[in-house]
Amino acid sequence: MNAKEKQLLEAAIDLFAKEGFWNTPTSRIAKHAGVATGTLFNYFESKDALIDAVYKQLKQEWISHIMIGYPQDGALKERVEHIWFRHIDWGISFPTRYSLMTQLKLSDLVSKEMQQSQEAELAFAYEMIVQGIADGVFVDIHPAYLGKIFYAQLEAAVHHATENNLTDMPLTRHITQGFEIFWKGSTK
Amino acid sequence: MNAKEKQLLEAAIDLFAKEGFWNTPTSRIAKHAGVATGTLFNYFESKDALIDAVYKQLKQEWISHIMIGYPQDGALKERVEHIWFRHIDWGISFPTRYSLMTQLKLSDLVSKEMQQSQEAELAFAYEMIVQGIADGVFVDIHPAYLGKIFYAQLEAAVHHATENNLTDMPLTRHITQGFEIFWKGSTK
DNA sequence: ATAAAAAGATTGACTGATCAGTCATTCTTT
DNA sequence: AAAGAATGACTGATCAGTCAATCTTTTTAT
Repeated sequence: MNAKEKQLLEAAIDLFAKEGFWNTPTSRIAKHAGVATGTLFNYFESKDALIDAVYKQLKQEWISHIMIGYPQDGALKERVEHIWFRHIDWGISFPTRYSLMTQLKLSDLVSKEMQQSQEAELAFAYEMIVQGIADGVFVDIHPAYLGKIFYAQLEAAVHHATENNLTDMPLTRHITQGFEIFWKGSTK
Repeated sequence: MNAKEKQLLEAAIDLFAKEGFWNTPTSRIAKHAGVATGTLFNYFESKDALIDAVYKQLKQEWISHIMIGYPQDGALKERVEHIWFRHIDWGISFPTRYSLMTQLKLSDLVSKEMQQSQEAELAFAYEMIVQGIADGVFVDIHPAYLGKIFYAQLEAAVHHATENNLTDMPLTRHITQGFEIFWKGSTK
């Protein structure tokens, strides 16, 4: 990726997170990236395309982060726990990026194509759940619903940790406790 | 509340939910309410004030709905279960209103004053959690975090029910199962 | 190696469209 | 006849996206 393109993307992430999409004109993004307005449109066809690019970038950073050290051949619990810990770690390490990704997921600013193209990368997580249900580890439930429950609790955990500036021991305790609650609730 | 004011509020709820705040000009809200643009500003000082009013309206409808039949003197589990059922019932009965309230909560379009003025009405829920923890029913946890977990799972449940158009038995089963998962996870 | 020419990137003033909010006028109620 | 409510054309501001002009880099020719 071109240096200017990268700068523009960073500027967009920064401003979108701080001010919201609707309050950040493309002109300000360009200025924040140290570049002229016109240049933005050399790299991104439109503001919408820029938003798509931001989403893609964040989603990929997120996936790379949670996949670091993923115990491919570990037990189910170990794998689920790994994602639990890494997700929260990402959320806490990059709060603006996290909040932006959350907002983007809810808003319908991201094109359907982009949303779908990114979903594929999460197929492994879905498989994990299906497997867990089939093996009788998880309760008997629609896999998509269990996925939603998992993600919802993860968001609550990140939100709480961020809001209370948890670090070190209290943070570790919080993460562990959150996982225990999820695990106890959703396994047989 | 004046009839025209009510019409405007309804129109705003409708359009905000369908098109989003940023894509619905005040002129369209007025037209949808069968009223001139100027009239909107007779009743609401600004678009922001209208958004605040929408939020207040939805929040109050929501609270009234979940409080119907609330077993004030019932056991903890009974009370929590009641809120669980009524909340999901509201979300399914009024999907556009539900989705709008969810969006509004995330976006920072609602003024802090309005947000705070509405929080007070939920004090009883917080008390319920504190009590449950003190009594050793719930796990030992920061009450605000347990509140977030509860709400997060509730949202997941509504989302899943809406997405899959659940009704009748499957719906009842889904609601019950969701509650069981929450309860199992968060009690000792 | 050097200059000239061509290709490519950057710029920011400008355009056309949109929209929140106004207010003089008209209509309705008291 | 007076007060109050409703109207919608209008204004000023904002913003996404354009494009002719300028600047930079690469290629070609000598």
